[in-house]
Formats: sequence, structure tokens, C-alpha cells
Amino acid sequence: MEKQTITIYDVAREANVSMATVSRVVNGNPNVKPTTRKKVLEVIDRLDYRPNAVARGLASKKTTTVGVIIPDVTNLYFSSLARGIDDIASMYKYNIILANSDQNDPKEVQVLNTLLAKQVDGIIYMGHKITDELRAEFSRSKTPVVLAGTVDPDEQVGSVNIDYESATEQSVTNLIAAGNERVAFVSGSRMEPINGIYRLNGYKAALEKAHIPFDESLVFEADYSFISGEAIYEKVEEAGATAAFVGDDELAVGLMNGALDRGVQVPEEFEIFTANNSKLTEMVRPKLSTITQPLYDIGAVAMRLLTKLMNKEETDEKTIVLPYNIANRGTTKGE
Amino acid sequence: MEKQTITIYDVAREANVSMATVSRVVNGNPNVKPTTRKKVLEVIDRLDYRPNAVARGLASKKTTTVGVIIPDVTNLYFSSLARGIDDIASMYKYNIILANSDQNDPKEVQVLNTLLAKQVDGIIYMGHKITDELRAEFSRSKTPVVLAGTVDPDEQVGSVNIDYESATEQSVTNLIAAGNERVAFVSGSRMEPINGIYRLNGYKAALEKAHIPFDESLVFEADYSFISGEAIYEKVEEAGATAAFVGDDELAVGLMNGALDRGVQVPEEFEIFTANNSKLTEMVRPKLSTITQPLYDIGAVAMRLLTKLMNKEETDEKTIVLPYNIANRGTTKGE
DNA sequence: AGGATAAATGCAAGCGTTTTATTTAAGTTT
DNA sequence: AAACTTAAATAAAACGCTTGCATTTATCCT
Repeated sequence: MEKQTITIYDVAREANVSMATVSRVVNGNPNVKPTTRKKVLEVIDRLDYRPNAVARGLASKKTTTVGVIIPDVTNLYFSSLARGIDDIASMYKYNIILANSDQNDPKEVQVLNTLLAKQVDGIIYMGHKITDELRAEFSRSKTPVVLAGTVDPDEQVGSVNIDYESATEQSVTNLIAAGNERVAFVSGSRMEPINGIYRLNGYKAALEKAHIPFDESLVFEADYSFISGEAIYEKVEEAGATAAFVGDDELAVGLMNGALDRGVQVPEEFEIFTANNSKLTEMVRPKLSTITQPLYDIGAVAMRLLTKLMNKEETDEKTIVLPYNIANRGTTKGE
Repeated sequence: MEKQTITIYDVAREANVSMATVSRVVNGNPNVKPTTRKKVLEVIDRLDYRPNAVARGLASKKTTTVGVIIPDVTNLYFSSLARGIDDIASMYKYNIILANSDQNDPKEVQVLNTLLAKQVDGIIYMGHKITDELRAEFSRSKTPVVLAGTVDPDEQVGSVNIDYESATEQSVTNLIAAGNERVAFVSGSRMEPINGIYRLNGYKAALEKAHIPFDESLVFEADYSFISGEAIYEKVEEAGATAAFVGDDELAVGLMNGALDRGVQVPEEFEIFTANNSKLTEMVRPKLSTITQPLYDIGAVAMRLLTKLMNKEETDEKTIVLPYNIANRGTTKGE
């Protein structure tokens, strides 16, 4: 009455060949005479044989599975990347083990370890900050790792990103050009390199070019949630900002709603530039002006890069920087 | 130079015990003397031994991995469910293989087959419609299946949902009570049971109680995208509707924007009730009035149910219906 | 035809665990 | 102290497949 699986051995017996031959036809090995191949295929079909991927994995030391560490699937920025990852993965016959990390350091390390225990062939990491411990685990294991939408100043593993610094500089420059002298910088924690280093540097560079002194009181740190954005608007306003560059779309939506709910007109009285180009930016009114990151592509390219690393193919460059653009939509006055 | 993994055998040798004993301490089997346990644990730690989950899976016929089929991670409704699923899964030491199906029938069957080939211990399916072929695969395999946010009229597998029919009836009744005589019904394909059967029946029931005849021209089918919603508003307006019940939040956002972009006031001139309570409903302005489904919980409960099925525990009921509520927010006039 | 080369197939040793049946050690009981 | 129980540990057989090597069979030359 138990799930009596039929194995490669059953197929071999029924087809009067050896297991090795069945294995060969299953794996598309060319060293099989067409007539035997046909015979085996028929038996496979008749018995409805389905190769056991676990046994395969043990014997071949390949699981055709990659681990994907994501802060939160519910965040449109990351889920868009994840979508690109999964599409390319399935194109290359890989499956994805998806694990939410909640940007919780110990949990990340633990998740990484269970992924490695499951013998994934590669790992794609999305996150905000790579702790030393995590970095150590990355380099200790021989499993290839690619960062997607995530930078690590210590460029040891592969990564796919855009140039956050120049994109930010350009956005802020736009804001300044529209007459805003006090532009707020709103992002997640400054401990995260993308915020604390790249974006902030871009922001400062834009100020500098406009001969505006950097004012620490215009820099705000918040959670990546619209709730947090709504709450922070008041402080931004109090700081005298007339515009804001925001490092996350959901946060930007919150900030905008904070303004709107107080009767502040956007963009007439307050301009907003956001950074991620998730579909959220086009779902709210006014539509958010944004840096147009190719989210899906970042995931897709990251996965493609990972396939190369897993195959030990030569790769020109492990640190990939994709192009971006700027879209002035409804939250900026610029013509 | 190769990744020379250290195996259970190495640990056994170093600790002067048999593999079996090492296996026992790794698996927390009580039949091992405290002193030996300690000794083994030390060696494990010193050698930095990490059990190979693939070998484990082969030997034990359990992979502690469940397959999750999702139409699109990028859809907030489903990703919210997925979040609940993953949290409970990791609580029970399971990992999730996430596969996007794009509601593409052949792809779904293929995805299911590769999940089964990978010997997942269970499957959670999210989707819109279960084809006969898929249903056949479900019942053919002995692997437990639970549907999350997905109904199958033929209740053979476990499922977790809310009562879509009465929730819809209640929402539409609200709309009618507010004075709307022509309420549009906007959803995804009517081929999908949730739309074509449950919600539509709820809609009809509400009309009937108000003695309003059902008018086929007020029923609209659309894709689950805000683009599609924007496009359809015009038709809804032409049909003379002054309000709409919408089966998907992103679609509802689109519909609302279609109205807003034409200068139609919401809710003053057009009221909207949506169905999923994703965070989208609170991110747009006005906030969408909605059926408040416990999205996270649906996923969580589904995963919990699956763990019971995987352990062959007795379960009172495989078809779980969770409570919902109604939230009148900014897109309805009713107090 | 006969030897040589290439193409197909088979054999069997792993892959790293779990698990069952056994053996050995350690207590208890009388 | 012999006879029994119970607890701990071991040995070895799976688990279902891949793969290097050996072997057989077919094909090609001269």
C-alpha cells in the first residue's frame, strides 16, 4: 500500500538493458543506439518512471537547485528581482530555494548554512548589508555566490547592480535644478553600503556641484515600509526640506502620503524622487519620479552569471553594472 | 584542491565511534550516552562537519523541503501568502522551493513534476484554476497537497480560504446600501472558480436581496494588473456603473486610477470595493475599501496544515475557512 | 577475412546518510 | 553470582542514481 516508487532498476529490467543504459538515455547521453533509446523511452513512458532527483544529486554531486536569500518576498523591489532570477533559473533547468532573511544577521547565517547543507549548486543573495560572518561563510564554501541588487565593498563574489552613486547624483541634481535648495535624503539605515556610501556620496556630490553645503539634519533613516514613510514626513517638513530623494519606493509612497494627508501638494509644494522603479511607482497618484532600474534584468543577469560560475565557465567580469535611466513622472516639477 | 567535504565517516573515525552513533547524535536520538554524545559533538565542531542533506534525503526519504507553486511572486496577494508559508515552514525546519507558474497550464504540470522529482515532502499550490490534468497529478502522487487562497470545487486536497461568496455578498450589499443601483463586477477570468462561481454568486445574491436584476453587461473580466484596470474603467463607466466590486487589489488600483485620471472623484462619483487586503490598499489615496482577508495567515495556516498531512497526523478538517472582515476605507461613502 | 577502431552496453564501485538487526556493556533481581 | 533486562553501540544493508572502466558488438580498411 506504500508509495512503491519505480526505480531505474525496474526500467532496466523491463527494457532488458542495464541501469547504466537507462541512465544514459535519461541524461541524453549520445552513446546509445537509437533503437535501444526508443525501447527504453517506451518503458519509461509505460511505467511512468520519474528519476529521483535526490539520488541523482547524491551520485552526481549536483542538485540543479540554487538558494536565493531574500529580505522579504513581500517587498516589490526584491520580488521583482526574484522574478528575474526564477525565470532564468528555470530556463537553465534550475530550481530556486527561496528563504526570507528579514535582514536578521544570525538568521541569514543560519539560512545560508541550511542552503549549503542542502547542497545547492549556487547562491544568490539579496540584502542590505553583508556581515563579516556572512562574508566569511561565503568565501569558506566553494559554492559560487552572486549578489543581486546588493553591493559588497569587498568585491570577492559576483554581483549585479546599477551605479547607485551616479544615479542618485543625477536625481538630486534634477531636484536642485528645479529650485529646491533643501533636498532631504531619506533612506534605510546608513549602515547599509548602498545608502550610507553610494547614495549618500551621490547626494553629496550633487550638493557640491550646486555649491550647497551638506546639512546632516536633512538626512533621515527609516524602515522600508510605507508606514515609516508616512511617519517621517513631518520631520522632513520640519527640517525645511522642499523635496526628497528616497531610497526605496514603498518608503517614498509613504512619504508622499504623509504629505498628501497633510494637504501638501505634490509636486507643487513638495517634490519626490524615488530609487527603485518598482511597479508601485506607477500605481500611485501622482506617479513617482524615479531612477529606472531594470529590476527584472538585475535578477536575470545575476542568475545568468551564476550559471556561468556554476559551470566554471570563463567570465569576463564578475562585477556587473547595468545601465539605468531617470524618469520624471508626477512627483517632480521638471519639464 | 577540490571541495573535499568531510563526511559522517570522518567524524566517526575521529571520535572512535561508528557512523550510526554519529548519526544518532546528529539526529538527537536519545539512545546515546551523554559522554559519547559530548565527544562526538566536539569532533563535529572541530571538523566543522555539516551533514549532507541530499544523502540524508535519499536514506530517509524525507527532504524537509516543500514545493510552492505561485502564479507570480510579484503579485502582492500571493507574495503575502508566500511570506506566511515560508515563516511557518522555517519554523518547522522546512525549506521552500518556489516556482512561478504564470497560470500557464502546461508549465504548471511541468513544474509540479519537477517538484515531485525532487522528492519534496509536500506541496502548496496557489493559483486560479486547477486543470483536470493537474488535479490528476495531485491525486496520483502520494505527496500531500494544500491549496492556499485557491479553491477547487472538487475538494480532494487540503485548502485554506475565506468564504469568498459571503464576503462578496456583504461588500456588494454595502455598495448597494450606499445608493448604487448599478454596481460593476470586475474580476479575473470567470473560468476561475473563485471569480466565476463564488464571488459572482455572492454578487448575485446581494443583487437579489436588493431586488436588482442581474445585468450581464456589468460583469467585466480583466488581467490581474493595474494597467488592465486603468484600461477597463472606461468600459465600466460606459456601462453606467457608479460603483464596482473588484476581485484583485492591483486591478482595483488600476480601475481607481482610470477614474481619477479622467477627473472622476472617488468615492463621491464612483465607489470601489476590492477583495484582497494587500498592503496596496493602504498605499494608494484614497485608501481602498476592502474585504480584509488575513493573507499572511492563509499562507501560515496552509503550511501548518501541510505539516500535519506530511506527518500523517489526524486532522479534523482539511478544508479550512478563515474569517474575514470588511473595511470601509476611502473608496466607499458609507459610514 | 582479419585485425583495428569506434560505438554500445554492462559491471560495479561509489555518493553520504539512515536504519534494522545484532552484539556488547551495564544494571537488576533473587 | 547466575540469570535477566535494559541501554548503548556496531555492522552492514539499503536508498536510487551516475560514471569510469571493462567488455562486447558493430563498422571500417586493406
